[in-house]
Amino acid sequence: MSHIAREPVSSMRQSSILDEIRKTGLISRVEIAERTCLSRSLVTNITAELLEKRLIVEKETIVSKSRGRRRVLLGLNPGAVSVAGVKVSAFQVSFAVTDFEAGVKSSLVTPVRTGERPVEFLADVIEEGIRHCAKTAKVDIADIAGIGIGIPGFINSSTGACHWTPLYENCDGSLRDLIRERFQIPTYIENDANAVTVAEQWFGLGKGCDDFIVVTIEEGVGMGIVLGGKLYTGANGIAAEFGHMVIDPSGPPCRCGKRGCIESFASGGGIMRAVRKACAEGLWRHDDAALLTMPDVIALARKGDPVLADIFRKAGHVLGIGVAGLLQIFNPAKMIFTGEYANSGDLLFGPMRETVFSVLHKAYLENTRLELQPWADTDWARGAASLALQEIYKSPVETIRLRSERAAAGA
Amino acid sequence: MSHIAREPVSSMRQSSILDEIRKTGLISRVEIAERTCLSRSLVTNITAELLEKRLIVEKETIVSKSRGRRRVLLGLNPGAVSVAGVKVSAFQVSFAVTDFEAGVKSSLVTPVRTGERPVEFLADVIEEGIRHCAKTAKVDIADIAGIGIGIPGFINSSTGACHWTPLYENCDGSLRDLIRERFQIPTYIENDANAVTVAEQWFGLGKGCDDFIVVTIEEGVGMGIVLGGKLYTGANGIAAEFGHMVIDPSGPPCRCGKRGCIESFASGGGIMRAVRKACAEGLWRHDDAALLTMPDVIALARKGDPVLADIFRKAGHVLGIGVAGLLQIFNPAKMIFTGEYANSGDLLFGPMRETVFSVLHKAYLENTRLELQPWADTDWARGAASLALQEIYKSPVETIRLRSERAAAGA
DNA sequence: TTTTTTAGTTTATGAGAAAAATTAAATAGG
DNA sequence: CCTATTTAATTTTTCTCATAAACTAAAAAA
Repeated sequence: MSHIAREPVSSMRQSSILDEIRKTGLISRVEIAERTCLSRSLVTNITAELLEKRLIVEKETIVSKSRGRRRVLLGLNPGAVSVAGVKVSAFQVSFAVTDFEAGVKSSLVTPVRTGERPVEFLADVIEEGIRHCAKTAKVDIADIAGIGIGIPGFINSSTGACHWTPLYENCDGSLRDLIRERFQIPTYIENDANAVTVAEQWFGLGKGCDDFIVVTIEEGVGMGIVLGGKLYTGANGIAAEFGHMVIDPSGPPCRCGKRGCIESFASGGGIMRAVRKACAEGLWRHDDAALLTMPDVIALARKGDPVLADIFRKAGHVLGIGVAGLLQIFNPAKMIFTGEYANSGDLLFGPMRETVFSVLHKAYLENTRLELQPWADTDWARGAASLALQEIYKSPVETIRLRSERAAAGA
Repeated sequence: MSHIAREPVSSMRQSSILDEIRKTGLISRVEIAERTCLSRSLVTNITAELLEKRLIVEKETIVSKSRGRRRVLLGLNPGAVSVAGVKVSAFQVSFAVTDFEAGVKSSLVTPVRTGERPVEFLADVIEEGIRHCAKTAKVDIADIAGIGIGIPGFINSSTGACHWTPLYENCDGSLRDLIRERFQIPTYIENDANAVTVAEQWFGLGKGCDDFIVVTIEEGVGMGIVLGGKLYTGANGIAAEFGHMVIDPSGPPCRCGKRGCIESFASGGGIMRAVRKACAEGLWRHDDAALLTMPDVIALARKGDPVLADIFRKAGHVLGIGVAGLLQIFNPAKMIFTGEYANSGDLLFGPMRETVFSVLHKAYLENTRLELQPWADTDWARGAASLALQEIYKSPVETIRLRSERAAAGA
């Protein structure tokens, strides 16, 4: 509120115009001027700088309906920047190298039991993975403009500190700093769900929306919040835990120690637990019940298995109660559902929608859209990569400067 | 994000310096310059304008420990501005006229069954009340710089529209516009809990804190959210409903139609319902059980009645589960508890704290303070008044200009 | 006293954005 | 085909506004 940002104004202007181009895809100078309330002359100057730095390019002109000189459309130059993204999970580390528009140029999954080895070892794995991925994408390591890391747990992205993670007993060493030192490339770390949220904000369904919530359905249930165009992370940087909101104090025990958390019903873990329970109780049987995975269960339920459908219905209902709570608290413009098991689609989200609509006053849904974002395998790592992209969009000049300095030092 | 505010820069600077003075109470020019990162010369110029407009005054100088010219402390001039606040409830309308620091200069309560009469009648009551209150405070109506109205329900403060209120069946006419027309004075309307939140932000425990949550315990349970120094109201302006988050789907029915909402346990209404139930079941007896009010119950519980203490304990526990959910979602810097029945103090908040501490990971409480703000009778109306004050702080020049224009027109 | 230190003010300068003027590129119409 | 008109984009000029630097004011220390 009180403190006025003291970063150079020119950088801010570049960033806001670059933002406009990213959000719209293709846009003319005139329209940028209208949208940003800047003068046309200023837009000309700033776009000239961005063009000179090759961050944007002039594309075709608009075939106008009226007479007059045609508007020249400006678009991002995807090849201008490459970044790397790393997602750390319990049993694997996944990687992606993306372009300036978060397009995945190469990806990689390395199986590794992360928790059983020291952090240094994880750093080795990550270094190896990034180098390999960059090579596949035919990008020189020195041309990687930033590295983003997504990891479950309570992460303070500004300090890089990890307050807690399910992967390690204690997590004192800063993984971010380890990687930053190895590559001498700007490196960022965030909670994994927050990273996916940033990806949605910049390159997904949240594009152009300044207030929305992302709910991820995976092994657990995650959440990310964007308010006023910024990822909301709270006082300690650990905001937006949704999976462990208590919905039913007499519900099943959750891995967090409480009972009846949303996650204990509506996550991959919760659903698998319900399936195993149904097996144990003889309500449901399957030849390879012990080896069954969540995608299997989704496939079987889709084929019409009534017991499984019922499990999904119950899970969707609980999720709906939680989502209704969120909608009442935030009244967001948009709510995006995604995550590894978002592909269960209407099995889960149908009943969720029903519950939400039956429970809430209609005013809460009038300007709020619930949207489903299909999940791709590389989305975790892509989300992490978008952490780095975010920073580049915030100060494009700085990034270019840094890179050319590194190139000079290397030469 | 993209749009850059186009209001005059000078007004913005005045506002930010005025903010600094309000937040600190007394502050020297040097310190303002340091805090706002503005040059001393600019601070001199802007404070000169504010002094000329009599919005601030030079107070005593600091008795310094070192040598050199002493710093002159600047403070608000409380008498510079008067505003009126109106809180509309089901059975009464309360009023306050306050000074520039939200100090209550006069107050009034008018009993009236608001819901049984048309909105026009309510407007009559409000006009009468404001005129009376202004007279008591010895303030000329023409000197009232703004009017704020607080009312329960879903209110869109920018349009003035009321999407729903428990007071009226339908609520099409804009109460705000009615009052604005009668007085020709800038008038603002907000949800009542949000109004109290604004009062906390500007003149209460939220002063100087940009991210906090207010929870009000009254007949219901209300909430207000301040994020990034701004009241958060969501896409429809109806955000921050907390009382109707479901904690226990098998709990008691709530007036909203659902079961087991927080409000059905932890509000004045919920507690009184539990007391009556205890009476009916013969667990508790009292001579005038039928006439018992919430303050009576609080007094009896304080004296050590075990059954009542137990009811408060249960209510506090449910509140704690809800609060823990909020803390996980927002991880705010501060959480402020207030409202008519906040005076029940540790009866309710003791058990609440216990639950919160037992349920949450310690990281959530490290930088978060739970604070209790004692409640005064005039706080509803004062909260409403602060809606108007808020606008004045945002554009002080405009306000002064408007008022002198009105004075000129009247003369 | 005089010197030193810090607060606050005035003046001079410079950055940066917009307005105005100009150039570029298109269409419509004769 | 040429000219007028329209709209886009650019260049030049102007102006606003914040800062830096110089200066004045007021205090304590020497």
